[in-house]
Amino acid sequence: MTALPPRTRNRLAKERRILDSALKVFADQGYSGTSMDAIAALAGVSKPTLYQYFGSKEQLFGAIMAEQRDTMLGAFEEPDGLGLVPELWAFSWHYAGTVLRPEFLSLARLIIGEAQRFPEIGRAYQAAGPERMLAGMMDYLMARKAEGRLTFDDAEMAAEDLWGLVLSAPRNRALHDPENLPSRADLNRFITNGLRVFLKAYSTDPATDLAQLQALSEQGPAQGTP
Amino acid sequence: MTALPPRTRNRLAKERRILDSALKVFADQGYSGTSMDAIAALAGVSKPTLYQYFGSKEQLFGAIMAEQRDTMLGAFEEPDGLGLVPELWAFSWHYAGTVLRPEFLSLARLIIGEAQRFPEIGRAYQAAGPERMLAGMMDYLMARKAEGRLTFDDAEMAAEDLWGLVLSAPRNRALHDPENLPSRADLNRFITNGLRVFLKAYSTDPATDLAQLQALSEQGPAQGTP
Amino acid sequence: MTALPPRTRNRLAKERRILDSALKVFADQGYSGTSMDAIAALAGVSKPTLYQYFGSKEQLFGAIMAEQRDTMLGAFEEPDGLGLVPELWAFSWHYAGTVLRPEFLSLARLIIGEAQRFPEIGRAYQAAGPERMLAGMMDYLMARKAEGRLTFDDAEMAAEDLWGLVLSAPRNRALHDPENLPSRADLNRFITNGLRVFLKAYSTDPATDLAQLQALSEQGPAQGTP
Amino acid sequence: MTALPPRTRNRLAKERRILDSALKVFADQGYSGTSMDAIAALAGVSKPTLYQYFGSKEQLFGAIMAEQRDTMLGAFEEPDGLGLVPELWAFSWHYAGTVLRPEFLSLARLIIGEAQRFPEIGRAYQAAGPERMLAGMMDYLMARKAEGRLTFDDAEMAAEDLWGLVLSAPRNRALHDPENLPSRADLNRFITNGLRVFLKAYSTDPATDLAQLQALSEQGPAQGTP
DNA sequence: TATGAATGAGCATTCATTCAT
DNA sequence: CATGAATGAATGCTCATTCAT
Repeated sequence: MTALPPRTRNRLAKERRILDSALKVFADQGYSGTSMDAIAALAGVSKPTLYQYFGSKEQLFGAIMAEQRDTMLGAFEEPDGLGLVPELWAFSWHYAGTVLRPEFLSLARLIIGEAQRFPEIGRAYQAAGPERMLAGMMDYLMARKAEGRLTFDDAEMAAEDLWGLVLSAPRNRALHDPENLPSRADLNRFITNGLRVFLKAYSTDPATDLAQLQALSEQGPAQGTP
Repeated sequence: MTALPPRTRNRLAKERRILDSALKVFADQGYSGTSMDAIAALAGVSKPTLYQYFGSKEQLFGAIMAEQRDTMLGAFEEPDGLGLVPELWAFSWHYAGTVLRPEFLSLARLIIGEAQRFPEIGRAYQAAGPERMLAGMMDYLMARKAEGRLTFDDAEMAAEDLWGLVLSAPRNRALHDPENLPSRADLNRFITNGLRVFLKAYSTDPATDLAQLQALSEQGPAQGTP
Repeated sequence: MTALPPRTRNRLAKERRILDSALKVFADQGYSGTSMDAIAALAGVSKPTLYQYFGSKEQLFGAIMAEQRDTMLGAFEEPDGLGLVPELWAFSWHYAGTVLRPEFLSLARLIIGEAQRFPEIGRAYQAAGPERMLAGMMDYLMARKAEGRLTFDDAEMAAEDLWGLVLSAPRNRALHDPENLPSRADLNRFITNGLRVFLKAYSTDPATDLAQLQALSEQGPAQGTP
Repeated sequence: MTALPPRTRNRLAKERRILDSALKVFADQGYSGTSMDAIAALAGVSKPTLYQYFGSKEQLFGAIMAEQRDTMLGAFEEPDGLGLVPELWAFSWHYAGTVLRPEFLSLARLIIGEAQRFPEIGRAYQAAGPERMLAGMMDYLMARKAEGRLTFDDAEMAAEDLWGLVLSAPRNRALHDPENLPSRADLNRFITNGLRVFLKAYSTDPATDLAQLQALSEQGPAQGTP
């Protein structure tokens, strides 16, 4: 990583300020509700600068979406060898901490709200976020199946089940009601219950696993999660 | 219900045309993207009439949302005594047929997209739709528990699980990608799998229930569902 | 011609004010140099009203040009039986009084200046103005030929010659130099000279005709011409 | 003319590129329709360079016009001793080939279109082009008069007549309708006819001259004319 | 000297809203 | 009661011009 010429550094900094401001305003007001003036004001640049950097409102919107999509890549990380139940537990909390963050929810609302006008963006986001996550989860679950810890026929469905059991309910609520994010206790309830059902359906040793889950649930969230 | 004077009938008809047109345009273009001109044109009335009937764009939006919320009430119907598994099966297909209808999805996208600007609306919709449905489902599940057909501790969680297992995945995809609605075969896969997991976790007689589910799955969707 | 409803009368009056103002501003500033604000201000209406009446700048421009084109129709009038030379004399002065009027010149400059961007308009104006005039003149000249007063082979060329001899020089100067319109005396010189050459070339009795022309020239312009 | 230092050569080359590009764009889009960006892009220089070289849009426009005016000087060349009729014939074709060239017409449209906003330019162009040409022609005609080949009182009028008879019609058409330039055959008709009228009016030996003209007309355009 | 980057002011156009009829 | 007509205030975007480098 070599030093950039000052021009370039300045340009990049301004580009960053514009992108950040635009994301904020778009997420807040929607595409049509957002004015280029508002973005320029928040970024502290003039309107022509906006246009010099991004060409048009639609292109600026596209640039943000592309960036957010890229940012989302690699969200799934292989867990760290704690054993099945702690891994699922950690994963659930980690993912909840990502997916229920206010900015993440705002972005999701924006994308959903504009999906009719910008279908490619909704599709691209789907491919870069949820589908990637799903693929990672499938790999993980198949590895556990190979070890004899889980049993299922259709790995994709198993991965979907995990997500649907653990996070769909709080996320749906949060999407509709931005001001009432689930509390830590709420999440504990959703996650514990979701994993319980998952393990009942898929574990090769449900009794042990459920006991371990119960213990984790009583300790509270995994460390390092919001 | 007595006959209305013609003036009133006329007024009601016009009100209806306005509401229908407005819903269509709002769902299509979002709140900010919708112009009162577009609504007036589609409804075939003049703009001042719009304002006479509904006061302002925001109030018109509110009126539509209130109406849609009311329309949604009672979406849950007690099933008809076919027994647990066919009832869950029928319910899943019926609900999928509601929730994945394009107009319903458009409305949901609209509400989610505007949830930041109109938080009461998102909240109200949540209370009138999903929560009501959830309550109905809880009652149903508790009745089955009382009959000894199901076993669980937390009825709310069980109801959430059913929804999360059966419909959250296709609905989420459809929200992001309006042009790729799930096919009948896709739905069959999601519903069959979701109910299988649900029964594994909650049925008091899983072996019998899963066999019955398998039979239904091979027959295809319940009759009368889209 | 029946009385119009007041709405319509009002509308027509406003339309007229807009067209007049727009013609003035366009002729003054050219198409690109004209702002809708300037037109609206001069017409005393708001900008949206402009758009309600004429849709867009380009359409407003087109409307003006169409109207001016129609106005120009019938500019050629059969002279009134004074005999060949007085008729040509009267016609020349009448036509000079039309074609060298400042507004007419401004319009011509506008059309010529925008001919590259609006080729149909230049063409349409050509067809409605000069070509129509030419056709009228051809008819007139052919009638005089039939009477034995003139002699020529190509009536179109004869008509072009008349125009080219009498008015092309002052008009060309005026097009380039709006502030120096030819004086009455200048015109007298151009017209007298042009008709003299025309008669030398085409008259069957040049001696008599030239004498008559000389007399007219000494009396000054035909009555009723500017 | 000594070698210039490279800096200066570079500067001159750049100046030239700017002037050429600007002329093209101005002629195409008119003064108001032309953006400094467009000129800079076509010239391959940056906008500040434009301003450094020419100060402002208006000054750049003035510089182009001054240059074009100078370019036009000396357009009239003494003919080469072929005798009256061939000389007039050659002159007419040569002048038609200049005045009806597309770039020349574009420039004329530009000047006429902007004559109201830039009156000095129209006036200057008039003085440098047409009037100079006219003066040359007057000298030529007076020389022929001195030789007894022509007869007239007012040399200026005779010169105007020649122009008005031969070229005003095709030029006027071309000014209004840029896409329909007159064909070679059209020009032959205009020129032959115009010279015929001129000779009838001014020649001291019309019979001989008209016969010679007829022969030239049947041979077609003078050599070396477009 | 030449330029990438920046901007205040202006452009055509559209919006939610309100009179006058 | 309903509407044609009107408008102040934006909106997305572009322009001639000028810094900072």
